[in-house]
Formats: sequence, C-alpha cells, structure tokens
Amino acid sequence: MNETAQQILDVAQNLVRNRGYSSFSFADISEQVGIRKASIHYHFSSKEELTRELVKRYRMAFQQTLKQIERSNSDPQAQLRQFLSLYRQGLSQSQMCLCGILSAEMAVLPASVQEGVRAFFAETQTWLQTLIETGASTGCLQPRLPPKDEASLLLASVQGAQLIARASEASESAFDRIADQLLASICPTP
Amino acid sequence: MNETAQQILDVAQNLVRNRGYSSFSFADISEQVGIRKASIHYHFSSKEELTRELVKRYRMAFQQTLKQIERSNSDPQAQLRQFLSLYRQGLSQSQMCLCGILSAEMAVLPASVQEGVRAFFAETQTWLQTLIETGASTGCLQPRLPPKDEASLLLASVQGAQLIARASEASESAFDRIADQLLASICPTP
DNA sequence: GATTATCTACCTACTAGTAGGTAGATGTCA
DNA sequence: TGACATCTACCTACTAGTAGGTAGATAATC
Repeated sequence: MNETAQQILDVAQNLVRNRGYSSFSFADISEQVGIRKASIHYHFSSKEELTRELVKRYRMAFQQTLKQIERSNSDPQAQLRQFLSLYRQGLSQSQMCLCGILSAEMAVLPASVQEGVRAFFAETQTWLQTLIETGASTGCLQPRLPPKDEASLLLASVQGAQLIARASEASESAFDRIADQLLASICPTP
Repeated sequence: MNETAQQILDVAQNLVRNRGYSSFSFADISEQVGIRKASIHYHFSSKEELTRELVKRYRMAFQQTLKQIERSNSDPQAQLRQFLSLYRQGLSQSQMCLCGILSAEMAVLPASVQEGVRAFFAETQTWLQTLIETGASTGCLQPRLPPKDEASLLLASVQGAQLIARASEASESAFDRIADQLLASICPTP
C-alpha cells in the first residue's frame, strides 16, 4: 500500500468518523486528496473494499495501541485509565470511534465491513475482559460484575459518551468525572 | 396531522432507527406506506421537514412516557429501573433510540433537526438529573457523582449499550446485569 | 546503448441508477 | 363546485463505478 492509498484512507477515516459510511463519497475524498475521483478506483476497486481496508487498518492500529498500553503500564488500573483516555481524546475532537459510528449504520454496511466491525468489538471486549480478570486475580481490581459484563459496561459507556457528546454538552470534564467513577467502581475501596 | 401523515412518520421512524438519516429515502417510505413517492411531499414538503416533525413527535412521546413513569412510581429507584427498561426494550428489537442514531450523524443533519436532537438530550438529561436530585434529598438514592454527571453516565451507558449491541453480542441479559450495576451504584448500600 | 514492452498512477468522459423535489392532471369526497 | 389527496411524468444533482487513454518510470531484449 503506497503513500496515495494511505492518504486516501486517512481522509476517508476522518470523513467516516465525522459523517458516517453513507455520507462520505468518492467526490469528498478526491477533493481532499487532490486526485480525480476515478483514480481512487485504481487503489481501491470499490467503496466496500476501501471501507474494509479502512476498518482493517484501524483494528490493527488499535491493537498496537493496546499492546503499547500493556508495555508501558504494569498496573491494570493504570492500563484501564489509559484506555479511557483514548476515548476521551476522540471525544475532545468530537470524533467518534470508527467502529462506533459504523456500528450505528450496521444495517447498511456491506457484509465484509460488518464482519470487521464485529471483530473490532470482540477484540476490544476481550482485551478489557482479560485486563479485568488479571487485575482481579492479583487484587489490583475488584470487579462487582463478571469480568465480561464489566468489560461490556466500560465499552458501552465510552462509546455512548462519544455518541451523545455530539448532541449534548457532556463536556470533557464530565467525561473525566464519569471515567473516575467507572474506575472507582472496579477498584478496591481503600 | 392525518392518518397517512402519521403512517409516513411511523415508517420513517423505523427506517431511521435501523439505518440512520442518510440511508432512508422517500422511495423506501413510499414502498412501505403504499403511496407514490411524490405524494409524500403533499404531507411533508421536504426530507428536512419530515425528519423535524419526526423528532418533534418522538420527543413529545418520550416526555409523555417519562411523565407516565413518574405517575406510576412514587419511588425514584423504581422510576430509574423503568427508565432503563425503556432502553432495554429498544435493544431487544435491535433498534436504537431515534435521537441516539441521529446523534451519530449530527454533522450531516439539517440545522433544524440538529436542534431537535440536542433538545431531546437536554430534556432527558434534565429529567434524570431531577430524579436523582429528588432521590438524593429523600435518601432513596445515594449518588456518588454530582447528579448532573450521574445523569450523563446513565444516558451515555444506555445509548452506548444500544449502539454496540448491533456489533457485539452484548446480550439482553448482559444489559440487565449492567443495568443492575448502574442502579446499585446510586442506591444506598443496605 | 537503443528498442521494445510492460507497469504505475493518474486522467477525461462517460454510464446506469438513485436521491430529493416539482408541475400539473386526475380522482374523490362533502 | 371546491378542497383534499393522490397520481403520472418529469427534473436536476449526485452516486458508485467503467471505458479508454496517456505520461513517464521500469524492466527485458536485441
């Protein structure tokens, strides 16, 4: 994948995270990248393929980030905090998670893209679940729900926060207090 | 507003809650209602007006439901439980809240529709906040966050749960456990 | 080294199809 | 007769995608 293809994906990612799948067009991309609409088809044969590659790249980058979080924090509590800050970042740019906004449009996505989105959520939920299980076994964390449900709650909360941020003044500071509360609810009470 | 207009809104609401604003068309509505595409324009001059009316009707119905919840439960805790069950219902039909899915597409909505969506979130958050404040003052509830933040957390969680339900197997039973946990976190510990 | 062929990355010009929307005729009641 | 509701037939603007071509870099052959 060459530089132009990467640039196309970069632009597409911004467009999707702002407007969604149905509302981004080859014309939009062509304008921002500075090549003709038809030339996009040289790099990606269809909108489906482009979006499939976009989700694939996003998933890989996200997994890399999660691995990075693991490496730089031995403490599960700190890892969780850093995970939450990932979503706070998106929120502060009023951008949703790519797979979050795609999830809202699930019904109109090509099957192959749906698959990628589902995989993203499975991966992310598994990572959170494992983290919580590890933390629970060492006593760093004290989940009140089964780790799987605790992971669901965390994921739903951060995705929901990004979603409603576009329509309510759920400010960044509110996100911070909510994140603290979410953390507190699975950390051992001192 | 006559019967046909109501029927158009009914169909439109289902379409939007499944596919979103950009992906529903007059052709879809015409097919399901059984009238010609052009005839829709007799009832609603534009897509913008149709969606504006749709959001307006949804907000009014939602406020009515909230009032109904107040009337049938004196206990704030029970009211909260019923509010959560409202969102569980949507989830079990894999339908998002109308304003939830519209929020994801905020950037491409006509200004007048954006306004309605923002109003919905303001109203709903206010209702939750007032409920929590009332519960706190009578001791029925013991919020750990400022009522406003607690309301944000609840709203973000239920909206997020509906969002990710489309792409992950966050089952209804998971929602129930999460709802219980959310309730437990603002109820006095016995 | 020059010729030939192939490949890369783009272009212009077009297609079929769909979007929301409009004008004006037609039917259907009270 | 007149208001209401729906129709046919159309429009413009835009969508993803295609056909066919081109300049220039790269590789293969003589």
